[in-house]
Amino acid sequence: MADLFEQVVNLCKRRGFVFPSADIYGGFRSTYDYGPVGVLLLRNVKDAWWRSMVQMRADVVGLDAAILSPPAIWEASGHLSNFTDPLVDCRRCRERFRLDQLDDPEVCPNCGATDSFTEARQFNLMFKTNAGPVESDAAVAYLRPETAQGMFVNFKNVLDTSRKKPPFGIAQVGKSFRNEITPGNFIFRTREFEQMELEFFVPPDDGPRWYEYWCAERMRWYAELGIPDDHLRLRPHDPDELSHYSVATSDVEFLYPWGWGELEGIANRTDYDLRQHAEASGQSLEYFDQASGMRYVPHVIEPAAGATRAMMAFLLAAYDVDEVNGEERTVLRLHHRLAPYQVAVLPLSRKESLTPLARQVLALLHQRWMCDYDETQAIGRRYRRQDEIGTPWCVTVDFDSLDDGAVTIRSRDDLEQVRVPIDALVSELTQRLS
RNA sequence: GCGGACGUGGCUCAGUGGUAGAGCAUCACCUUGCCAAGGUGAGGGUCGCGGGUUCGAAUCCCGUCGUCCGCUCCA
Repeated sequence: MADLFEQVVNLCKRRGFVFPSADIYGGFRSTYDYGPVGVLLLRNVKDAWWRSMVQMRADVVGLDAAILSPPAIWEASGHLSNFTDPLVDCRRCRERFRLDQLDDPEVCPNCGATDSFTEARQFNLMFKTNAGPVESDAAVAYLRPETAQGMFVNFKNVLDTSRKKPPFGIAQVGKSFRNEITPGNFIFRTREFEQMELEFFVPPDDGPRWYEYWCAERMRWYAELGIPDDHLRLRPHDPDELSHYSVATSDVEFLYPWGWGELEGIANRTDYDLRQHAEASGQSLEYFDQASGMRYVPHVIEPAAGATRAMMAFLLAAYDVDEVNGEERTVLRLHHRLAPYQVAVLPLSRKESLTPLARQVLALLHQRWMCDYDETQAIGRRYRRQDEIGTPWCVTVDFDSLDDGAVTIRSRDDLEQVRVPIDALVSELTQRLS
C-alpha cells in the first residue's frame, strides 16, 4: 500500500477532514484547516487525551496558558539560544550546514571548497511579533514554541491553589508555533500545530521510576485507541540526540507510510526548567514537604504529544478497503470514541412520512452523541458515506417503524443489523459505544 | 532556504499552439426500498497566480505561490 498516504490525503479533502489553508488563494504553506468532520475527529483525539490524563486521574490538574509570551520566559527556558541555529550555505555544492557543527568554518565538508560559504544566517525557530500597535524592541513578544513553559511558569500558582503535592501533574492542550525549516508530509510537520503536554512533578529521586511509568502508560493509550502493535514502538534516544533540557527521552513512534515518525516524546527534564525560572525570576520554585521536612525543586517527567500527528496516525491506521457484495468499500475503522460521528440517523426513504419520526430519533440521540443525519439518495450509498468517515453505527428508520416503533441499527464493522425498539435505543447504543 | 518532480471542475486524470473534456462525486425529478443499482436532467473550471512571445497560449519562455521527494528540523 505505497499510496496509502495519498488515499488518506484525498479522503481528507473529499470528505471534509482537512483542507489546505487559504485554499482559494492558492494555499498558505504549512497551514491546514480542519473541516466539518476533521474538527470532530481532532477534538475527539484531544478529549480522549484529556480524559485519560486529567479526568481519570486524581494526580493531574489542567491549565490553559497564554500563547503570546514575553522574551523573559524563552530566555530562561533556553529556547532563545538553543532554538537558534546559525546556518551557512555552500555556493558551489549548494549544501547547507550548521556553522557550530563545522570542523573548519572555511572549508565545505562536502565539496572541499574554500571561501564558498554564504554569510551565516540565524534561523530562529520561534515566531516573533509585537505586542501593542507600535513596533519597538520593548514590545517584542513570542508565540510559544511549546506549551510546557506555561506549566513551569504557573507551577507556584497551581501549587498554591490546587492542594496538589508531588507526585502530581499539570496538563495542557493548545497551539504552539515553530518556524520549522522543512515543514511537510501533510499535517505531520506544520508551523502551527497543536500539542497535548503533561508536566509531571516528582521528588528528585523518583524521576527515573516515573519516566518508565509514563513511557508505558502512553504506549498503552495509543494501543487502546486502535494503533496496532506492529505500527507502534518506543524508541529511546541516544545520548547525543538529547535536547538541552533532557537527561533521558523516548519517542513513541508510529509507522507512517514513509517510515517511522514521532507521535510523542517522553522526556526526563529533571529540575532544569524550574531552576532556570527560579533563577531568572527570583522566585522560589521549591516544594516544602511537611511530612518529611524536606525542601526540594521537583524533577519533571514530560509526555509531550502532537494532537494533529496523532489524528493523522489514527486516520492512517483506521483506513481500510474491504469488499461488500463484490464492490470495494472504503471504511475508517476508527475507535468509536474518536469517530467524528458516533451515530448517523437515516430514514430509509424520503418518501412517505418517515422524516418526522427520523427527526424525533435524531433529537433523542443528539443529546448524548454527535450525530449525522442524511436522507439523500439510496440507503446503500449513505451507508458507504458513513463508513468512509468512520461512523460506527447507523440507525435506519423504515416504513415498519411507523407501526412497530422500532428501528434498525447497523454496524460499520461487520454490517450486522439489529431491530431495536425506539424506547430501548439509547441503552442499546450506550452499550455498544461504551 | 537548496536540488529534483509536479500544479487542468470536489476527487482521479486526458488534452502539447487554433474557441475547455471524461469517469467518479454533488444536486433535482423519476424509479427502488437495507448496503456505492437504473433513467432523465442540472450546477461546477478565466487550465495555481502574474508577466512575456504569438494573429492566437492549458500547451512555449520568465517570475511567483503551492504540493510531493531528498538535506540540518524532533509534537
